[in-house]
Amino acid sequence: MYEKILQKVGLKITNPRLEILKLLHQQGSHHWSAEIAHQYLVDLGVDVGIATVYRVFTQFEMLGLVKRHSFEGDRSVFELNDLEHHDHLVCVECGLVEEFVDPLIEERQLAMAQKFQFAMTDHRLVIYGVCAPCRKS
Amino acid sequence: MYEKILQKVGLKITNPRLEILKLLHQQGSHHWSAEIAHQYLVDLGVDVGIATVYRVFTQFEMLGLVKRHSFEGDRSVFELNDLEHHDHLVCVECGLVEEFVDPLIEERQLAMAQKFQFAMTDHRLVIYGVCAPCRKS
DNA sequence: CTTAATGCAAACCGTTTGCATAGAT
DNA sequence: ATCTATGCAAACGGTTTGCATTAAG
Repeated sequence: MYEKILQKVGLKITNPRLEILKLLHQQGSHHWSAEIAHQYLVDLGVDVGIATVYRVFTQFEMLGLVKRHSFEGDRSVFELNDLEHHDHLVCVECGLVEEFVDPLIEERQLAMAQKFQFAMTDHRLVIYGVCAPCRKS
Repeated sequence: MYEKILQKVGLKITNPRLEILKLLHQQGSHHWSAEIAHQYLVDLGVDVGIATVYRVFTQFEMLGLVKRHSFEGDRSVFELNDLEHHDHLVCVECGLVEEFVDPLIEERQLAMAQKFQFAMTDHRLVIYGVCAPCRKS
């Protein structure tokens, strides 16, 4: 399955790339910094260097497999590019990331780009706040 | 005038702080990276180090005088915090930054935060694209 | 006179790169 | 057999910090 993905985009099938693909497809945490991903793999017993993690993420990004996000003041995080664009809610306390889509916002963004005569290539909306669990504690 | 601002927030009146306030209040370019701001001041003949530029921007940020933005893949930029929140259009070719506000987007963002039970503390919307002048050349 | 602010250079940290080796086709 | 991918360590670039000096109140 992951082999297919690599073949399709023309990358050689190597263990680091397979492991990173697997990690990205996990449910639960969809957003991985290079460091967290590296630690996760090392804990799994995968012999991989942080440099390779960066290289693979960067390749995947260039091939459109993942998206890179630089949330304010934080290291970069990578997530699977699911093609359907979505925006993010980030908890400033615990780092929890939620995703959402709002058609109205999407529409208005396009309108704004047109108003300023920008040919829109991408857009990023991040709402920062404190999630419910963090507010309770 | 700038002295007043510093006094009001409880900072000593020093030349670097005055010069940086002046620079931030200029019309035209509203978004300054530390490096650009430093170069600008040095060219003006102001004797200031890059470390001080960072320190002043950071202080101003903590006091609510400026906002820091980390546009994707770029160094941080600082702008006057005009209290009326606004969003950004960034040209991926030349770096031009335009500002806009869309009440509908603001409203929907609040709705999204509520939907996920986040106590919103901030939000950043950046539209990346190619500006009209860049498209022509 | 006292304490904060500054410039300089060194440290820092996330990320990238050079290079020799291991591995995929 | 060829050429790419990898691990390691060193380099990099933006940002921060330690420290001795200067300046504000």
